[in-house]
Amino acid sequence: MNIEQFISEAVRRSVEALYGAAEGEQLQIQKTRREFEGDYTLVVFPLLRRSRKSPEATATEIGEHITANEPAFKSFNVVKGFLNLSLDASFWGDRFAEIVAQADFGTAPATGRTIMIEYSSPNTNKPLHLGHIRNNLLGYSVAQILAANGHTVIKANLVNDRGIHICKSMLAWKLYGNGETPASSGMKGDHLVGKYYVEFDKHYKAQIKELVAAGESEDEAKRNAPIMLEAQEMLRRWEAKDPEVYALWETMNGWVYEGFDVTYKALGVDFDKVYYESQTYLLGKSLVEEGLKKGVFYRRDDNSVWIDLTGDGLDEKLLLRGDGTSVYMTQDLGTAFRRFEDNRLDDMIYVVGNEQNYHFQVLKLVLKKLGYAAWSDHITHLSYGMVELPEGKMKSREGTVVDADDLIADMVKTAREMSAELGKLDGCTEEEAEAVSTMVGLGALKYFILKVDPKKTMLFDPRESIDFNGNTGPFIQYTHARIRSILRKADEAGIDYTSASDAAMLPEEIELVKMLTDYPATVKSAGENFAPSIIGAYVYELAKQFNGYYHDHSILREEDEAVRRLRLQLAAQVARVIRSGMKLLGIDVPERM
RNA sequence: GGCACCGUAGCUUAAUUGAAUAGAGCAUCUGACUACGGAUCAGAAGGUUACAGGUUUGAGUCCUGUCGGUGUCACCA
Repeated sequence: MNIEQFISEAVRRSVEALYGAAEGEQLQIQKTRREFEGDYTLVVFPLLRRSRKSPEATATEIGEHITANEPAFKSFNVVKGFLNLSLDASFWGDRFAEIVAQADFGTAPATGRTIMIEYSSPNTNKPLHLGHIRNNLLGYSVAQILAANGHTVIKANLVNDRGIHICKSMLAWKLYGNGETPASSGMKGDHLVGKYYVEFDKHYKAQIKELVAAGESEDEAKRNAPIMLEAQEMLRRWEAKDPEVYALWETMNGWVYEGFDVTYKALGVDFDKVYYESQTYLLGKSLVEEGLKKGVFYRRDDNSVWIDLTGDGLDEKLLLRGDGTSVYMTQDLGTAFRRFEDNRLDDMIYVVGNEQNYHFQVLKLVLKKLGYAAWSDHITHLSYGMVELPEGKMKSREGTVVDADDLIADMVKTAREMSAELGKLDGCTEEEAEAVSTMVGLGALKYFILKVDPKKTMLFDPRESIDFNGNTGPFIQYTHARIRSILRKADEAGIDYTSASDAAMLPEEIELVKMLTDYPATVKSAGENFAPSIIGAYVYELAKQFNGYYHDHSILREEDEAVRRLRLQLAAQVARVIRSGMKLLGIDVPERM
């Protein structure tokens, strides 16, 4: 049963009995704040116009009517314009029994909607960094949450495997690489290719300096540097499918993919579909042709193609270079088109950093102007801010980029050290110790990043994230492990807590049940807002609440059998919901730690 | 300069659709307890929600302006 709906309908019956029905009226019902007595609260201000009485009198009148006519409502109190309603204890007992019985608690029935979510979207010229971590965690978690809301979700990765950037790495490797491979160097493939991207930039800058010294302007030098001209030539040869360039491209991209797979696996993310821009960019070009025919785009004297968006408050935007090669926007038009065609999507979500807000604004507008408003209206840019570190901002140019693989390894190492220091790994085998450290280190990272509103620039402090106290992943994991430990002991002692208990619940136990009943609504809200942080806040609050309860009440030592059974049932459900919520965040919870 | 986003306690941050005394954690201070897992619990202190107006019964939230920060306005992706 949907509780909010039940409450809302009961209240509506009373309101309508007193003041008559009002078309389309939205009653404002919310959970009662903890500092007030009651379970649910009706805000009566909007009803004053119809009651023609003071807020207090209106609230009292409704409260009296509800308690007299609805058996589930036990009592009420009025504070200003707020009517606080208390439900009978047996109501919560029934809800708890429902939770225990419901196998798929927290997941919604199928909606029939298909949603594609694209995230990660790496370039193949360098390894993943801290920004990609936020991207991957957000994308994966939102996918899990949408799936729990009953949608069919397609997780997609669009690999940017073509373009001038990869040609730069290829060229530098060809010129200065001496045939180095991941096998020969022992380097992870993506790191090796990234090394040559840096190498290119080094030589490029040196050449610019020479040309400037020889009298050219900065801009001329940038255009005329031989290594840059050679890279551009390589891109043209690639688009012409030159066998030699193509073979090198395939080899180096292969190295990168092997490297990415390792990182994705460590992060615990995966994809249902992988798109490659090399396979979709031509479709973009045909869309550009279509736009030219429709007169939406125009061609300049140098043969390049543009769209004028100044009438919409934006700028003019390039869609195709003078030499006929495609740019970012060309490709994105193509991939957007193909995805809606191929998958009959209801919605398309792009998880992309906020530095591309403008790009997506333009993309949607261009699609609309081409006559594809039916899609562009269903495109959402899930935009997120930068991740900064305590030491300062990361800038790729200054070499302060934080590598994803390094950060993951650091987190696991720190988790290992802290656990060892606390003597938590004493009885463990090496394998167990490593497994727990990995879960804790990654749980810390994931939870810390996901609990923050995506659109905000955030500061990631590794030391704070891995704290075992406070609002952290490890604290939640720890609470889960503790509960599992109690349940294991109950099992060992042969205590059966699967059958229902008829023991009366204490107020703090009712609080826990109330909190558990919130879980489905929380999942729904997180899905509608694309906000893993909502799940994070819920799971933390639940864990905290249980910790307080657990500290004050013995569970295994409880002598009354019915009470003990009730408490074990409660603990088991809390653990189950914690596990379920953490799964939506992509965080593993250990059975013991 | 145009456009977009952000500005909440010393620090990191939350607040659903506009709703009650703006909630947490870290750090600080005070206390509890031979611990079914102390990686614990309770409490205190800490806020003019950048600023100034406006709308509203009610504004951190909506509108206008100012200040500060970031991003973007590339034949890079």
